[in-house]
Amino acid sequence: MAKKRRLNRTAVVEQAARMANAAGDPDAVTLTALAQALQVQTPSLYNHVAGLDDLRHALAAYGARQLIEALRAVTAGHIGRDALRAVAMTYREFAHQHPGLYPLTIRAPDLQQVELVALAQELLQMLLLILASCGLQGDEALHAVRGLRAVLHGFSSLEAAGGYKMALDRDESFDLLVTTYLDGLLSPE
Amino acid sequence: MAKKRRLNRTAVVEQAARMANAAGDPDAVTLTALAQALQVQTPSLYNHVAGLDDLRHALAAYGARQLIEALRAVTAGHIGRDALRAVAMTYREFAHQHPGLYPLTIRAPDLQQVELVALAQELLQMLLLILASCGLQGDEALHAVRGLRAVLHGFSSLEAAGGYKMALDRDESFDLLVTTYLDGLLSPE
DNA sequence: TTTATAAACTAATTATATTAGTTAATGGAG
DNA sequence: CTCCATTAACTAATATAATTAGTTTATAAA
Repeated sequence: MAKKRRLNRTAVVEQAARMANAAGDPDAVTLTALAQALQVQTPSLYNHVAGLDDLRHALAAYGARQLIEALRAVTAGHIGRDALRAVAMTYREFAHQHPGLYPLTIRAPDLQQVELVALAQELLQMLLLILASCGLQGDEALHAVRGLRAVLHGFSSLEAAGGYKMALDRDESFDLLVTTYLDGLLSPE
Repeated sequence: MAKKRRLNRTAVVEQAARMANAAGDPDAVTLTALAQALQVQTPSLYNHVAGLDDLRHALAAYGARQLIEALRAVTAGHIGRDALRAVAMTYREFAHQHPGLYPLTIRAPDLQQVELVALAQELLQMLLLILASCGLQGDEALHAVRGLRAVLHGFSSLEAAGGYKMALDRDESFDLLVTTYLDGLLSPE
């Protein structure tokens, strides 16, 4: 019988990501379905992930890495308000395009999970750098990071949850929200 | 043996709400645990709810009703910016105090669920009324409702998810966010 | 070529939701 | 007051999931 070694952690996580995104919900990934898709018996997955929780942590890290990469790419060479607008557009786009991964990127980064904590730090540093280019520092900048994340996550997650069903342009709603917030944040006073 | 009729749908939903809030997570409610708490065999619950999905819908409605009531109470007699600030504070407070119910209030209001759709409408109307008292109408007001919900939900859910772990006053972060957004929204230009 | 390791397997356990079918308490109709 | 229909409890059984234990075998390194 075929007992070829074919799988590895990355392949497992990537297939899980595909399934999560296809379903639009991270909780739609079951080990049973995942094993089927990988043509393997369910318990065999335990050779690559420590269980469902571990798989979710891996997916969260996988998503966070992709998000950070996307943000890095799109903000490279931009500063100030421009950079913040680019962050906003890309953040929302990521949530759209990875509906199965996105929700995992905001779940409490379990302090035991070193990788997740590191990724959270990385994102924070990136945003602080951009805010510094807008003239914001110290606590003011930290409050701004919280506010910005609230705005971006709030809109993206409500949109993903199927809110905003009215016949009203969502792009315009988002643009207006971001503009309004940035106006308030960057207004010289 | 004792087959006393004791339960009804309300009692089941209320106990489920208590358990969800205690656990801080709606998904922590299992029919098994719920039945145990109510001193009944699990299948007996099916006399009062049609299953786990139905229970969740009922919990969502229960939570939405409480949220709307709280908002109504706190905005009564207020208009304009005052009313919006009251909405903001109360919304966040609700998310804090009902961590098991709150997440259900934003899940896509299944269009089949008449009650949930009605409650969503009710909340929308309330906010539109307040925004009208700020001079916002039509599409402008609708965009503002979306923005406001994004801000409030974004902050509340990130906070509930355990983000915002830094040593930085969260009340101040929230106040600043709301102020910034309202400044942008209500600035006469 | 041998052997240790890693990755697959089968089998079994636990937890959960759900359905089917049975029994009995309760409240209203006569 | 008695009967009976309804409702709410029950028991038993099934399906799906995650997980653990223990076994087998392909593969790669010594």
